[in-house]
Amino acid sequence: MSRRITDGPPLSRERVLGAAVELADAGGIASLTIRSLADKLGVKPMSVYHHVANKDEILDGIVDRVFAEIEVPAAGGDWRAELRRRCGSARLALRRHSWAIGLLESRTTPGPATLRAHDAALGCLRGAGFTVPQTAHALTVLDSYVYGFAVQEASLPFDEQQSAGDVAEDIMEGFDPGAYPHLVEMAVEHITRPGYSFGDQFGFGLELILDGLAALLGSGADRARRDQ
Amino acid sequence: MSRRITDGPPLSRERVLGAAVELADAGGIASLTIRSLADKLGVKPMSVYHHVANKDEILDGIVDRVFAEIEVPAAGGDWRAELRRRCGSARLALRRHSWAIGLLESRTTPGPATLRAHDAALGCLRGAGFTVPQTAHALTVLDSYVYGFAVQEASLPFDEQQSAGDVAEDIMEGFDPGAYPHLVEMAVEHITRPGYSFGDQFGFGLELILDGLAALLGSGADRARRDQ
DNA sequence: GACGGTACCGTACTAAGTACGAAAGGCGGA
DNA sequence: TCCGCCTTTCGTACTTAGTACGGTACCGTC
Repeated sequence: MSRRITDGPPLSRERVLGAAVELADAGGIASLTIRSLADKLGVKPMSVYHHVANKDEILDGIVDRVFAEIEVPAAGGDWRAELRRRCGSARLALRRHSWAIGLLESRTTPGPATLRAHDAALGCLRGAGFTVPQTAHALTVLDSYVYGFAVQEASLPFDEQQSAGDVAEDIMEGFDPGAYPHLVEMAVEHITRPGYSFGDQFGFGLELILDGLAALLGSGADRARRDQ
Repeated sequence: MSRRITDGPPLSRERVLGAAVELADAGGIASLTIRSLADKLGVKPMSVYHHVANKDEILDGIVDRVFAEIEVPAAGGDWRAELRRRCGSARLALRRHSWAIGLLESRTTPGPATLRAHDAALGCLRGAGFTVPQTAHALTVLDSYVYGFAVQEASLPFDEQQSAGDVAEDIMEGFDPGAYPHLVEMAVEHITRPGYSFGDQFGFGLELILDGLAALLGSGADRARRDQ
């Protein structure tokens, strides 16, 4: 069996993970199989296993790659601006790789990029004057919001601002008309109106949460400064 | 082939979905296979297919069952109390069935319980005086928070308040000590302290968001009343 | 009492993860 | 220079999973 008949650079863990991300992006996480991965790399299936232990390690690896795309906030700057940037880039990364949020649930061994992303966010909050418990609360709220928004964005039945009305009709058909009056109101008066985009809602919630955190900081500024 | 040799009631879509939920709860979504499901039901694999079209329909069905466990808020009561109850029960349902959040990403055809849960929440907000666009924003923030909190709770490396310290050491081993100073601080000074429980953080973020929404309602009460 | 519909099952095909061992080429030491 | 070893790649095959296809038993109806 000749070694490296194929073109391009030799196989490596990095090339394997890169191709895995591209496959998942293109066809969903279900389309990422060892065989499809090997095909994309111009290699036979079992060759992949010399660079990763098993498929779980590939899944851990591509999740960490998504976290590597999140912009790292700076400690010491304007904490609201820094966290806004971090959360915005996280949301975009999770939208680019919508399979990632589904993997988060099953992966429990964070990689270096994941740890770095969390460490930097903690540092930003601590640097802003939040106490350790406040920082824990703050990051939990922010990350919950970002992850949950990504979940909802990923489970939207339509791709982009494509006809939301058609989709609504598809869902409603077969159900008792009038059974969900408030959903109908929302669809008719808001979602199907031109210019509506689910993604536009992200900023609203983010600012609401940042406002709440800022209030926390103001009311406990003295104790926060001592803890810092 | 004799019909219904086995004990118990005959097979049905409801029995199939119920057994599927139990299997997923017990061993994770990966342990839910047609064969394991058939075993649990005391039946051969292909018999299941007389009650559901395919496995995807099973997955859609068990997600809807989880939504059916969410308490429905009443419109007209104290909206904060109603939504607190709804979000709390949603979080508990998602913790009981931690596989559900991973499925949300891939399921795009909501079932009746899902639609009912959303409709009731919308009705509660509209009844409280929020305008249609405000209601959309409010529910998006709340659901994002609940879903995202569930994601984080599901991806905790430890089961319950079991030794978080051991887990932290496992993760850190093999990494440059001092590479993640704020994570270490958080672990040492907060997470590994007795009495810490991630789940306790849920209330903090929920009240923060409800406060933000209440402020929204207060500042635009006149227009809200007109829209109602 | 034959007849068709419903519920269940046996068999088998396809796809995916991966264990096992073989082969091909490079490399260090004698 | 030669030789044996190490790394990388591959061929084969085993196991598990989803499910297509057709068969068979029980039930109610005419």
